[in-house]
Amino acid sequence: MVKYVCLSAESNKKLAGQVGFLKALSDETRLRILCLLKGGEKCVCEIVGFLNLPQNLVSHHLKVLKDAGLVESRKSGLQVFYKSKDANVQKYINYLEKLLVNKK
Amino acid sequence: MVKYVCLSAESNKKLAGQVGFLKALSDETRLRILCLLKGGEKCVCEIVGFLNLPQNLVSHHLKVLKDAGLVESRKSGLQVFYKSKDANVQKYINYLEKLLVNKK
DNA sequence: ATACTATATCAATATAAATTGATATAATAT
DNA sequence: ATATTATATCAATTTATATTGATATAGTAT
Repeated sequence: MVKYVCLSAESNKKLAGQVGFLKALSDETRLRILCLLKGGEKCVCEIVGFLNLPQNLVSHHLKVLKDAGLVESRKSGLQVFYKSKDANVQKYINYLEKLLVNKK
Repeated sequence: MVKYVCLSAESNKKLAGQVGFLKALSDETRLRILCLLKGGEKCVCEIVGFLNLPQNLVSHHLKVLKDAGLVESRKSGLQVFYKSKDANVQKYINYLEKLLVNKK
């Protein structure tokens, strides 16, 4: 009787959970940050330097990325270093593929 | 001298262009619609029925999806049928993978 | 202790996107 | 021609998100 699997109660819940992840991705500044982090771990001040945006704004975007599980951070002295969690991104892309591409 | 390829002028432009696509995806209602369309072409009234949302709101979300190239529509009498453009989604996911996952 | 630096947080504002309600359009039926 | 149905559009409102400016925190150096 369940006609559309992806609309079951559990699936809807999962769906909702994934939206945060997508929202974190769908911002130009944050995509740029993720690009930068492809080059490896960077401290906030480096990221600020590349983006030419105020430091507090960059911190905000980093927080969004972190909350979404896209990056992780490590403190070293005064500096905080961020790097991307590629595994999570990969996991999400797999999810997206299942959701949007594969028939049935 | 270009240290971070993805931050070149052209790449930034591309990046900006892709954000619209991601924004279209990053909404629960629209993900649900895309789920539904996995079952094949549906008219607006069917989609409204499944989502339990006002018709004008559903039309709005369909427009967002259409503008982003994620779905296409066809009119037949009074009804308008929407279906997903899987090829576009696949293309975009490939892009995302290049952007976010593969190490340079 | 005082000063300095890197980062984060907070409150205020600005901007963008979702939602609602009302109405328009266009196809069909009477 | 009038009425009905399906969809789209428009203006107003609400809600979410990005941005700014000011300030707090925490590590380091003097």
